[in-house]
Amino acid sequence: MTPKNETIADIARLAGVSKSTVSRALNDSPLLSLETRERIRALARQRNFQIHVPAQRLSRKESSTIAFVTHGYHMDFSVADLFTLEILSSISRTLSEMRYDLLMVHVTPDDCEWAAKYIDTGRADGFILMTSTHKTDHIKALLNMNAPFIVWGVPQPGYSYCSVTGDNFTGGQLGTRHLIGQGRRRIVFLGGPADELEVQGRFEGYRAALQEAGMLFEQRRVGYGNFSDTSGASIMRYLLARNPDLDAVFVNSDLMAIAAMDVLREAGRRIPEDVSVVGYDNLSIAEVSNPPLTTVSQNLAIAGRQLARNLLQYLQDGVVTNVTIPVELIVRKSA
Amino acid sequence: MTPKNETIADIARLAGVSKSTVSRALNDSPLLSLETRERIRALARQRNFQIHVPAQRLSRKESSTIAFVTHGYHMDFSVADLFTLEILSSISRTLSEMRYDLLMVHVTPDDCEWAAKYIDTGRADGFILMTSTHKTDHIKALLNMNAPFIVWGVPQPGYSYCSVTGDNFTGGQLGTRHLIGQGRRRIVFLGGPADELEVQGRFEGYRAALQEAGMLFEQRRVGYGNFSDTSGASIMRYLLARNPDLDAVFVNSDLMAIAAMDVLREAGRRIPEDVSVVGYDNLSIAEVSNPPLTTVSQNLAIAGRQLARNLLQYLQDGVVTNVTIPVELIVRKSA
DNA sequence: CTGAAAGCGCTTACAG
DNA sequence: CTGAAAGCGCTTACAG
Repeated sequence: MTPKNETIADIARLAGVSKSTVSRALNDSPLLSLETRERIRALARQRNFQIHVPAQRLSRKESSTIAFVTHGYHMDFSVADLFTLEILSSISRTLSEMRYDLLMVHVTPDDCEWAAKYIDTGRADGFILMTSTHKTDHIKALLNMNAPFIVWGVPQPGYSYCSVTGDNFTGGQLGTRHLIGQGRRRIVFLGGPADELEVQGRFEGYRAALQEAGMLFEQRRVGYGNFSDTSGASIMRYLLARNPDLDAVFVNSDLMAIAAMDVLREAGRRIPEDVSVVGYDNLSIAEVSNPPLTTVSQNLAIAGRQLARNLLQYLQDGVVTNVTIPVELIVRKSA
Repeated sequence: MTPKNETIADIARLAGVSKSTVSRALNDSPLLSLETRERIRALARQRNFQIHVPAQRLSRKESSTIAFVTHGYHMDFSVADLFTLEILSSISRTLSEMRYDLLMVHVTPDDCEWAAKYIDTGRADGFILMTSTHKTDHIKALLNMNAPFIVWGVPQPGYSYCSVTGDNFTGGQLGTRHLIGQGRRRIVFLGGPADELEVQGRFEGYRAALQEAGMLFEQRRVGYGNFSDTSGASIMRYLLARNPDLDAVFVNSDLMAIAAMDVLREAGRRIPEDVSVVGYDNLSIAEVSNPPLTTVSQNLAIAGRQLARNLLQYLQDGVVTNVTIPVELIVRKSA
């Protein structure tokens, strides 16, 4: 029914040259005379020739595809994955510009074999790791089997691998400074998991900002959640109970911040009149929340591009990059 | 550095059989004696053998990968794509169970060549179309080039292709009936784009519910947006101005519903005391909105599974399926 | 039940 | 600058 696809051999016959020459023409080989190259390319274009990629991959021994790996199937995607979704957008764009395909892969925490199923089978050349749970285990497994990858997040000290991360210290500092600048003095820190390096960085920034303003740090002003909206709500309640006098809260994610604002409102606090809140990430929901959220932007467009580019670079010449993306405060209504 | 991957030939040598036999063993060929098959499989397992997929694909002339196509790069992913994200989750799971890979592809509205870049190159066997803008154009182009695909949404009358869609009529009816059951009488319809078949279906359901309750339908009670939160807000304002007496609103998406609730609140209406609102889709944000949103669930888990399964089925034996997924009302606080 | 051989559609030394 | 040939790692008629 559909006319069988043409191959490089067909084009060669039509052009009166060898397959090698066609291949070279299509691949911009410097060996060819400009004239033959153009002649062949024109012919290919005219016949709407599309090269057969699996054959190319077999021959070149590379898959020209990158796997984007996120958490497993036990949880479905939800708002909680908005961060992943937004960064995916820019990774995908960059990869496509560089003529790479993007595969979606979901790993379950207990699976340690997944990497081989992609690398050794030649289905992917490398991984972009977005998974948060058991991240360290996955990283060790990948290092162990010598699989190329890059991860979003602060690199584990003592290991060498590619990473890109936000500037968590500055982020914490920027958010807290802004709150202080608004005249707030009883600023609470609503963090992600206490054991994550990202969270620790933001906390240090928070502390530094207090200190440079000559303000006292108090342990009772800090609480840790797990980035989810439910934890945002419950930790906010906890913090509110321990700090009835609070006048601002610096939250480690937009999702938690939005949940926290609901809690505050239920407790009769007006935002930002009674308490200012600043979030983290500048996801698309931050714009449409009520009130619109002041937040620390991680610039996911740049982050995604770096993740893609640097992984490809590593694939090419083995240079391991660790980059940290600058953050920026986006001021809206909530603080 | 890493020991070179073993091939089928290596396994054959180790097992003292031919490559053909190894291939057959790995592919569960009925030709083989159970004993040799198990012997070879055990050996492969023990040596951690992974087959080289691009070679397999070249030989079999199928890519065993499906492309998930969404809108292009001019817009980044955002909350507005939550629907896509949530359905992707279940598609991805199903595909992976059936040993297919999932490729992400983004198309720009003006690009009509994209399909060939995946089918003719052998990078994908078929498409799952989630793109909303210019959907009809894309569908025609795909039909035209005879590319296998399935789409989420009501099929265009007059064309034959695979689709899965929600039961829009029943959805509209269910939501409206619920509102009527709560004693509401001045129910406004806040729709998606008026020219989409989905929206028309929901509207008919709305109208039918009014009629069966003996209520009068009034044209001034309906307004159309484009599913975005901004349009949700502005159309809500418009409807409020034309219907100051409204006591309920049936909204065509959760995103618009959440924006509409903000508008209503700003106008001094309490939800659900003064006005009840029901949304559509039952995305994860519906649970965490304030108040939690009563909404029509499209059951994306089933929808995604059907999209994947039915496309593969079509690939296999060419049967075109058009399925409509049942909807269900999820009652929370907003109505 | 098993193997030798051809073929899938490319790329790339090697030779000229 | 160009071509003939070998090879990438599988699958699958064909023959036995």
